[in-house]
Amino acid sequence: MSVRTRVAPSPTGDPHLGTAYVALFNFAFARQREGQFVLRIEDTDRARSTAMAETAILDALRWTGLDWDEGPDVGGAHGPYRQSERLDVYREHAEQLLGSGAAFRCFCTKERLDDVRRQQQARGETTRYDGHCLDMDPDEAADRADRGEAHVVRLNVPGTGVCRVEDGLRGEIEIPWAQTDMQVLVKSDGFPTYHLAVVVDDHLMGISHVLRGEEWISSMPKHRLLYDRFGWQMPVHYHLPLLRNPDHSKLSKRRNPTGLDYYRSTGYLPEALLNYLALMGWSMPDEREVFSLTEMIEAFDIERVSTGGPVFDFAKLDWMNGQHIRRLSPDEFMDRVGVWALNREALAPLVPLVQQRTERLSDLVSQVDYLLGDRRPLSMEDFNHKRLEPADCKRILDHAIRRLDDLQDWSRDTLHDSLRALAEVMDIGMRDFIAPLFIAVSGRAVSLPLFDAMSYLGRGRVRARLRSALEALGGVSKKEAKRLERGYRELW
RNA sequence: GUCCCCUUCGUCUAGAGGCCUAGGACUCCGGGUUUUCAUCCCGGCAACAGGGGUUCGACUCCCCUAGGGGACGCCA
Repeated sequence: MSVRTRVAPSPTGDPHLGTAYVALFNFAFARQREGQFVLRIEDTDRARSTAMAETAILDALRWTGLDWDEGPDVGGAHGPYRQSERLDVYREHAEQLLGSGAAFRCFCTKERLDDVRRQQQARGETTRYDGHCLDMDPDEAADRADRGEAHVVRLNVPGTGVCRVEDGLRGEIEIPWAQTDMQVLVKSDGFPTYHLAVVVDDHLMGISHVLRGEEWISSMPKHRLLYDRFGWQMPVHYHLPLLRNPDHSKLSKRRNPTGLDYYRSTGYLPEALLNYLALMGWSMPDEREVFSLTEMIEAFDIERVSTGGPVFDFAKLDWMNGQHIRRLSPDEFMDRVGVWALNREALAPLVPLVQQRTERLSDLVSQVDYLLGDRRPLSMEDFNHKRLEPADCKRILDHAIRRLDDLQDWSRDTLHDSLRALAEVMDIGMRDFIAPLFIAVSGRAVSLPLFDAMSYLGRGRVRARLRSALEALGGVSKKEAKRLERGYRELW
């Protein structure tokens, strides 16, 4: 049987480092075994999935140098590869589960569920559906559903005993069934949840090995049960360790740049990033550290993946990037600089900002240095302002970060409108409000228009600069962060 | 809180019972090459979480404790 792996990102936000990480291992595994690697879009969250995010993910993944044999953009024999286009498939399978009693319809209200959850929490139990609708007569339930009554379909999970599952890296894992929720499989909008869709699709798409993040281990019983109820063989599962922040918590954008766009625009070579990512939990048999994707494929062995959660270390990434840059020939180097930013397409958004302000072409470089390159390091003094105290600056920066994180669209006008609204609710004049942001983004008193600059820099770099500005202001303690968060929430 | 996973230098890791006086890489600190800087080269600091077993012998196997992480959504 041929090896088939997949990566299944959800188009709900910016392309994430973690996606590239998981994709890399799936890719290397499949290629090593001369199998196929599939890209599937898991857009079952109607509220949050966007076509824009999907495009961005495909684009970012292409940038890394990974490619896939089947996917929404390249097609394949097991399509469609977008879950929103497979609703009939899920409906059919849900019916099958309903028919065999493996699943049941649930009409409970959100209020009741919240209530049950609260009580369980108070008793110190794992929260779990209490089985309220489990004993309802299936015909009656079907009737009510036919009459259009809102409901979901839940998985019928046993209340006792233990579930044994196998992880390729960890061996056998036992999880009590009582810990496993009677998971919603079909939402009231008719869309499947991840759990139903992933099992159905992995099976139908012939996925032989699942390499995914460790956060899925606790969902294995649900998946195990679904495979059993369908009478399917479960693929071999390998749970990769989670990338960590320096404090060992799960890598998060609040603490570190996690967007692939950040690494791309900051000038990391994709092959260096992949090389570094490969070292997160995996090593070459000969302990070589600098290698190409091709070399990785040749040597890849899933058994050599370690289970401890690796801390993402920027210092080592930088070193790695330097290694790859120095190995380029002068010609390649010039080409790469061009591909990075010095090309017509990338420079175009800068033209309207810069041309009017230019007398000699050499003026250009100093005007855009902070856009193409890093912004200078900041200190407390940079935030001296006639009407704003450092504490005010902190509030502005913190709230701006929160506001910006909620933004769907990253155009200049949206940025402007959104931050103006924030200034208003904070009751700070726009002129003053802008000042600390100017410094944080550009590191200068005089610079190109703020919102254009932010739009050009992109989310990842802007967030990183605002965060670093916050650090320059003395940082934010845990306690302070809580207070700021509350303050922000109370504004709206 | 409940359940699950994890645990070798600050960080990434090698190590599949004797080869370990625990190796490599990043960072840091010294030194050398170099007009400066960087590169490059050489050297140094630095770890088997703790406690019990098993064994002639444990970093390696088992148990307990501690610590860290994850999951507990009509998100994935």
